[in-house]
Amino acid sequence: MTHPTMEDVARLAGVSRALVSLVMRGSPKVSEQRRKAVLDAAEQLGYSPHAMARSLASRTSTVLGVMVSDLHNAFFAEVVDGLDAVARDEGFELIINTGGRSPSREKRAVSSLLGFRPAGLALLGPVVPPTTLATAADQAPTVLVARSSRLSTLDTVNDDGEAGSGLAVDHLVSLGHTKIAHLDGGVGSQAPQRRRGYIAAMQRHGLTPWVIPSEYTDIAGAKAIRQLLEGGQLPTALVAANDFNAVGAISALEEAGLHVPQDMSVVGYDNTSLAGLRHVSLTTIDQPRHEIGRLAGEALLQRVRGERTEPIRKLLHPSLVVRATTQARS
Amino acid sequence: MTHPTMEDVARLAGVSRALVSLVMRGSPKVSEQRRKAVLDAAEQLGYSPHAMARSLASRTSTVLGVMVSDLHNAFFAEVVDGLDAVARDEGFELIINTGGRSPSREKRAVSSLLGFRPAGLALLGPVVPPTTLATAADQAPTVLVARSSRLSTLDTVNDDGEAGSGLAVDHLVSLGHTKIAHLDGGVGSQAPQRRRGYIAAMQRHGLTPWVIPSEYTDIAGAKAIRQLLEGGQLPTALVAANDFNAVGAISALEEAGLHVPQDMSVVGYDNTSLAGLRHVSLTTIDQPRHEIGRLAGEALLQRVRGERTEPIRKLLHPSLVVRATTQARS
DNA sequence: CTACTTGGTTGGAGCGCTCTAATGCTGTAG
DNA sequence: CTACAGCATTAGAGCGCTCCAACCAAGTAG
Repeated sequence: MTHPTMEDVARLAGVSRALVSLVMRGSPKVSEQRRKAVLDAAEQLGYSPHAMARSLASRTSTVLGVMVSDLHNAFFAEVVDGLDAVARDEGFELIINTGGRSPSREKRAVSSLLGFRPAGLALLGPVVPPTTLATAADQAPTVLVARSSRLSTLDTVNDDGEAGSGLAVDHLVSLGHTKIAHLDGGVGSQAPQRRRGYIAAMQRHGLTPWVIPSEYTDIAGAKAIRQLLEGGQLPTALVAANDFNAVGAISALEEAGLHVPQDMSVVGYDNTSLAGLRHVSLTTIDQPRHEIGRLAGEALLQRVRGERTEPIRKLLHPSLVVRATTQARS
Repeated sequence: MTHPTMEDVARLAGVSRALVSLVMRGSPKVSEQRRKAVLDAAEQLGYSPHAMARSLASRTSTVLGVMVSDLHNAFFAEVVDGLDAVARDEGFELIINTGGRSPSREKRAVSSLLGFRPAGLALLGPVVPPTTLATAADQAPTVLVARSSRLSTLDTVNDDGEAGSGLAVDHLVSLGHTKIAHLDGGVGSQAPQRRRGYIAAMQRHGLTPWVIPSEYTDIAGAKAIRQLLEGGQLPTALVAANDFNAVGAISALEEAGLHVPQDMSVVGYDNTSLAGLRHVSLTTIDQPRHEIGRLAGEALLQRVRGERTEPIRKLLHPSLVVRATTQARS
């Protein structure tokens, strides 16, 4: 349990500590003979370099800190995958930390990450106040995902929620629908963008927007629909806040004896794995999650390498995935 | 971007570096006057301690390394939550790393984690060979989750898959079912345990086991059912490999005009968020995920603190969650 | 008045590594 | 035979911190 050090390896190989350091860093200016001796000694002792000591001595870091606001959200898992891919390619490694959607825990998570003096920081869906973002961006190059900011010291990468809702509306209009309602995501992140996009698209088509308050859960979706059914007036199509909300809405419709998509078309948002299940088969809007992660990683590394200091604001285009919950208006 | 050091704080506060160190570690043997001076200076400079230097100098670590084989799996997300809760309570912090279900990537992830000389290591669902586990356990106290091992140098925490399948069978038997089939999870982790538990429970009830090959996906579940329907003979109840498999099976049954639970009862496994959706409302087996994380964290910290050296093998009891896909045999 | 405490404070060594400048060693040219 | 490359190798300082032993008042007992 007590690890051998460079000194130990050097002694066993009969060389100096500096030479071992050169070998470990793959320097070309080491004779084959010595290199082999060092490698053998390291192998024999089970030596592995002490990343922290290295980072301390070299005053550089190959660590990128990632704060994930919510580990349960599969969206972030895929973003992390994208980040991981570019980081690995460029010789960086990720340390991930979770904030549990609580501002105070997130703040602690970020400063814990900062304690490692990472080369850069990626904050995925942070809910901390802007001042905390500013402080973080002050200490290390920072990129924000699924959260916008006007701060010039950091980059942002986001899904274009307005465009996504627009795609949903366009799709429904092309199927002949005109009475299209939006189930609003309330306080959920990205909800305002999605609502704005819906309203703008409706107006673009000369239709009257109809926003129904709801939330990002299936329970809320079902509840909104039950209230709607009591009211009498019904739309012929729904643009739901997200997939969960859509599934809840569909359940409530079916309980009331209505069929999807025959009586009502429904479009979700996020293209979660849920939407892809054949039992659900939900028409939805897909965010390029992996791409978002890749771009965030690239933006971050550009800053880390000092190749850029102006902020970048990436807005990625979502796409429509047509499945079985939408059809032409009958 | 260049961080102030203890030296800077000491100079500004007019004290020695050692005194700043004492303040930072909250030592009681510092006068109020000096403490305030130091704290003010630190605040003014925006100083935050360098975690790596601290760890190097103190020869201790407050970091627990967590390798998650698959970030997309919500199961692990909840286990991490449990780990996080105990770690936080005891003053440790987590650094997470992902292995993408590939042995080679997992191996790299583990040695990267080891490079930080963490106080302990938690491997969640690792797919690496036993020798890699042994090497890791040799370098730091290690706990395994969702993977068993006979190595005496590490602890394991698992869900009792045999007991879980048993619960499902008992439930169905209590509802009057006798022709109960099992959709097998194939190569999925825990699949053998679940199958064994099913077979044992059937025999315990004096019933004939009926294992149908399948896999952990909804596609596979649907496919298995379609083949079954062609065969003619049908069970009255299904114990599915997991929730996804169950949902696929249900879709295929409904496509064939059969109703769940009227014509067939179905039990899933895992109690994923999917199962809880009202649209699905699947009777299933719940693993105490958070508890698994907590226990793993506690086991790990016991080893870290040297309170125990004998291995622990925790097997947690799953529980039955009755929803709408099972009913008494008509 | 001296001998001890005691609580607060400090210098300095050292954690495992990197990096610069210096060293030794060949071989070749003058 | 000396001079000087050019290369492989090494000594030693230093990264930001902790921790030990030493130190320095100011009080307390004998």
